[in-house]
Amino acid sequence: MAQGVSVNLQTILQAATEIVDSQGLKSLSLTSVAHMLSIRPPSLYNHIHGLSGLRTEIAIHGCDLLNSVIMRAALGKSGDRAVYAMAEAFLNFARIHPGLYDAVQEIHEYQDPRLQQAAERIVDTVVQVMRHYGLDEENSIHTVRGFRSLVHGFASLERSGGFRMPVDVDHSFRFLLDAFLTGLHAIYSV
Amino acid sequence: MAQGVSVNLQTILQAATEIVDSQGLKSLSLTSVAHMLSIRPPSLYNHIHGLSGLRTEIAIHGCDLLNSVIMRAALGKSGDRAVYAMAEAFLNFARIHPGLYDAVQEIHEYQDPRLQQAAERIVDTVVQVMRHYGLDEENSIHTVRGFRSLVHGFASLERSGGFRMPVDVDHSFRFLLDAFLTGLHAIYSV
DNA sequence: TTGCGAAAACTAATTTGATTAGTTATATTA
DNA sequence: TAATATAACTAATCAAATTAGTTTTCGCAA
Repeated sequence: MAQGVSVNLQTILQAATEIVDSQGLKSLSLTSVAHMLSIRPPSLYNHIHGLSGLRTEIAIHGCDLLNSVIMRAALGKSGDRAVYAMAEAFLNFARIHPGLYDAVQEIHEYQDPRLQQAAERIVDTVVQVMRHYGLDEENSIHTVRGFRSLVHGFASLERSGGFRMPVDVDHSFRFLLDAFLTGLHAIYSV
Repeated sequence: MAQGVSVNLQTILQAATEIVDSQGLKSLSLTSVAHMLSIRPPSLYNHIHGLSGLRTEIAIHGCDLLNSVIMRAALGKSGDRAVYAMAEAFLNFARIHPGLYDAVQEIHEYQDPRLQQAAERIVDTVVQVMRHYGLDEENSIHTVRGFRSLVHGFASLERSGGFRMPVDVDHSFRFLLDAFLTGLHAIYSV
């Protein structure tokens, strides 16, 4: 074994996170991670299932972190206040961890049930918060889908440089949430 | 020169579109395109600037097609009806051309001004439709950003398999648009 | 008719990255 | 102390992009 601090899944994810958030998801390679850890690329196979395994792990890691962030944001709040807090936390995560956020969007590329579960936990968190409105099962799902869509869409477009006009982006986000929630209240009388 | 139908930017884009829409954007390579056109990969350099050039071209092509689709959908309509039509056309494009849709989302990866302009034309189309509400410049931008966010977010999540529950997806989309427009009318009294 | 020049194909070689096979060194533990 | 598992290594292979340099073909003009 080598001398320095031993490499393990933890340290690999740490290195990978640093790479994707600073240089983009596209820069994630076994070579770049190995280089950051001062080992040779093949040595990584002792810890992960190659590049696809690395991608799966980083996506799971991203889901877990994102979920803990929105969960913490909504904790102790309810209704609209919780929704605003969760949305803000979500957008913030995408800003602070752009690479990790992109990794989370690639969920469908991999089969790993651990990844599917990690993704489901995020949806569950949103579902819990939306319970406050007392909607029936089906309408609750429409609402959760709507919330996820607008938040992800906004984060995604902002991240890809889609908002060029010199108009405050946070204000736009706030408007979008206002419109959605106002519509929600009007439509379901909640 | 070879015998068959001559290869040019047109035929390359045709082949590339078929590849990305059937096998995913990730499968787009000079090798896969060359193979489909029955030529050797290096020969493509006579028509495009390598892989990044190919990606730029396919993204422009995607933007142009998407713009023509939403423009046609909104034509002859105004206000909410136009917005619904445009949104539906947008979502439909993402369903019919998943690879092309993904390519459009990679705009920020390339510098090409032609690509920036193609992307701007899409935004312009939305801006035109939103003019109907008579909002001032700033609020108009919030509205356009909101619309783009929710439509893109929904299309993106649907595409990545984000909607697993056995609840009608089109109904969810309709609800999201209803909520947004209802909120829009309430907030701006239009 | 012939042959020039551009366009567009080719082959060969290089580079980068993932991956596999097989080997070696270390560290724990029986 | 010796056995075993872990985790590193080197060497080799494969795939894809890219570059250099070459050849083929076609249209057009002398």
